[in-house]
Amino acid sequence: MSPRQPDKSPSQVDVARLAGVSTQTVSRVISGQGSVRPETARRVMAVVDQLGYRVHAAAASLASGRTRLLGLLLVSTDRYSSAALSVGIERAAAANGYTVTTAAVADHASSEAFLEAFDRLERQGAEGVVIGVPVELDRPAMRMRMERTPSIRSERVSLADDAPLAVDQRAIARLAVEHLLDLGHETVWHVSGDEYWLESQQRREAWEQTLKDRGIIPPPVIPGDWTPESGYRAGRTIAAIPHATAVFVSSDEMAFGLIRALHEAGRTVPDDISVVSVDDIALAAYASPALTTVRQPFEALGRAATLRLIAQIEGRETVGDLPQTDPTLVVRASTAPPRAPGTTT
Amino acid sequence: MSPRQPDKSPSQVDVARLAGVSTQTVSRVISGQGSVRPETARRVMAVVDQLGYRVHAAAASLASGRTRLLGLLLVSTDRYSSAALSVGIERAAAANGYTVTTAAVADHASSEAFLEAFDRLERQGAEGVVIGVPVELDRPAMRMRMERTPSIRSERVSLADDAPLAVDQRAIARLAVEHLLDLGHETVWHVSGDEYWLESQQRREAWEQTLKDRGIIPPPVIPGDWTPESGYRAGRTIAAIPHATAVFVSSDEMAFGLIRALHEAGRTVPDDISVVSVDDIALAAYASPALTTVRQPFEALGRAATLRLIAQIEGRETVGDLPQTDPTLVVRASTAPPRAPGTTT
DNA sequence: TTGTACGCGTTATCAC
DNA sequence: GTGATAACGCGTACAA
Repeated sequence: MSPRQPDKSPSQVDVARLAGVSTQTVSRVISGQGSVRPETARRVMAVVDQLGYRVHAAAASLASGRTRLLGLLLVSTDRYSSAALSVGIERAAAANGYTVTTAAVADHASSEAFLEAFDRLERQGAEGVVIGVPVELDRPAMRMRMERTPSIRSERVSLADDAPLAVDQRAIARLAVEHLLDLGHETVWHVSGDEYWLESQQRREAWEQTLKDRGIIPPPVIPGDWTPESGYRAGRTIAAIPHATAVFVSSDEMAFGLIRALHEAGRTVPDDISVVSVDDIALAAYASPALTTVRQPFEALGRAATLRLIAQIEGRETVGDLPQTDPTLVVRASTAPPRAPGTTT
Repeated sequence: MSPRQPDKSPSQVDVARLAGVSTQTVSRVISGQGSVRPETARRVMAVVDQLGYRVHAAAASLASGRTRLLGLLLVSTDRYSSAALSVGIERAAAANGYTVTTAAVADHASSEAFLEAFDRLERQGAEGVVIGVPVELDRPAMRMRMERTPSIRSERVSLADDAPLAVDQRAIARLAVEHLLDLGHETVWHVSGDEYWLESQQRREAWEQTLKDRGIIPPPVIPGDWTPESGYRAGRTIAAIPHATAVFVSSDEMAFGLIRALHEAGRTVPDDISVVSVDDIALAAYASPALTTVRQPFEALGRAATLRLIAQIEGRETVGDLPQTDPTLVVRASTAPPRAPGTTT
């Protein structure tokens, strides 16, 4: 019918020709950079709409050197934390005109897999990378990449530039342990998350430290792996410890399993044993009993990480207000004072 | 120190010069296409490593016309389903040499927002799009886009090309309702998901149809919105209906809220009321009682959708075996025969 | 087996 | 305010 090229999408040249202007003018109209007479602009836009023209991102970025692309390095998992984090990252990126591309590595992947995923992102032209995986920062290969491509660790966001590593994780453990101690419990047991994750290690350390600070010798760690199943196994272990009255579990999901095991063993929560977990997933309030937990503001974390990253890319100080990312203790029904407060078992 | 250009990343030209070959040879070595003398290849690779050269994706795709980029259109939510779906998509894409870029729209976004997000993906050069949002397929604007860019709806995957829309969703409802009916319940109440989602509507319709097929007049739908809170509200409603003995809830998360409300009202599950939900999230087995639920194989769904999409892009019949994506009923402890089977209330 | 020339669609530079 | 023209870095076609 129409003598237009059958398949290819229209280019700037097509628009320019049809509008009777140069491609440069089209470019100016599209980007809004440089001045164009309003009437010319209108004419160009009319042709743009008519042809359904859209800029070719690859060509634009080749010419300009910019991609406005952010990489997200993620462990491929359906855990709540990853999903919530992604949401925040996506939002902040889109709000600032950036797009996000994801490189996922398998759970428990090797450092080499991280590096390879990082390379994929760089090759795609990512101008910055949000790292949502537990990489070892001291590997030279990682250091090198992070030096040439702006990167930020999602769990490491903080308002101060010189903030110590992973403030949040330590705060989480402290909040949980102190709540339990303040309730009158003599000590607090700990069910850790998967050791593969830095968060897990950091919470364990902070749990230990908080106990020591109060002059309490930490009991042995009961290992978990984030899953409810591992929480259940840990629950059976704890049920067999008669003098245990308080537990700090590193995730809500594990808490569900833990409490189930405890109840099956005839130990009620919180009457016999108090439980504090971490995350505050949507279901935390609907556990039986409702979970006392330390909320992690994942979405805010993702937003904050992204905003800082963009600021870094653009050489700016900040981009808008950084959202609040402090963990907060949400007290519900899974914690209570011990039966015989202050009494030695 | 070294007289190399200070900042810019090395290009094919740099490699070619240093290796004493043409850029074409470098290209051949990198891509593995065309034959190169092994010795030459080694020499080139040595320079590549030395310089840390990596292909510039934008330039390559501009020249070749291919991006090997897949778009993912997603509702930005931390719901389990989205996360699990993404995992499957990511995996299948990576396994076939594709990368994934995400465009998220807000929950309850307008059709215009979908279109706009779709455009973003096209502009970025996505060769295909996995649609993980409840778009209206009959909008001309959507049709047009799906025609020019291969697209697949994640919940619509099936092995047969001519499969009717959303087989899976209807199967889910049927599985749930028939299980309850076969147990001896006289009718089945339904707590729906957010009407914004097609899945929700489709399950409701299939629930209705299944009842009608058995000669039962469907009771009014109790509306939910996927959240545990809405499940809780629905539970209060149902608790007030004395003759209700069986409920089909459209998500596990709502089931948690529902059961909590039921228990608070003095109605036990499954003795007084049986509950079947949908998803089989990790916590389903750790609800009290453990949830009887229809498992949705999200990751497999994501993988299947992606494999089909890639096949479509490459004009092939298939790419490897499509994973099984049928929903399956997982019977646990939240369902039982009614107290007085066969008796009219 | 290897090299040369060109074009991909856009932006940047510098005239006009 | 607008238009030529030259990059951007790579792949393709074709020649050697």
